[in-house]
Amino acid sequence: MEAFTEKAIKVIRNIPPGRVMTYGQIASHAGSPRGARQVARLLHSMSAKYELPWHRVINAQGKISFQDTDNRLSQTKLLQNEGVEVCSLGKIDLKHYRHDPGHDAF
DNA sequence: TTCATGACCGTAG
DNA sequence: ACTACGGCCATGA
Repeated sequence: MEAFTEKAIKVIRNIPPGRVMTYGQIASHAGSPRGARQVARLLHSMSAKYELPWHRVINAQGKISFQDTDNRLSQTKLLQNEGVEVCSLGKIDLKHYRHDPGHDAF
């Protein structure tokens, strides 16, 4: 496993409830600004094995990346449960809910 | 090692 | 606003 992957996992686990991060953000903080896809990949792989807050990770457009209706609804539900306002289309206000590790929002 | 793939991102029409 | 294309890089066969 690459160091990048481990860092990405740490960053993801560091996301506080009620906040979200984009793949690109996580990748950037993990050391690879262009490694957004690897973040997605590790989430897909690790979420089932580790306890990662995968639902707090969304794409740069502030929307849920899932294509499967089931998982999409699950993520929406979880986020709403944490106090994040999610539109019917899976739209989220990044300006309001984006978590910045350096800013220490928690 | 090489090839193909992916819960992405940014730019262009 | 939405669709299409190319680039990115770790992972698995």
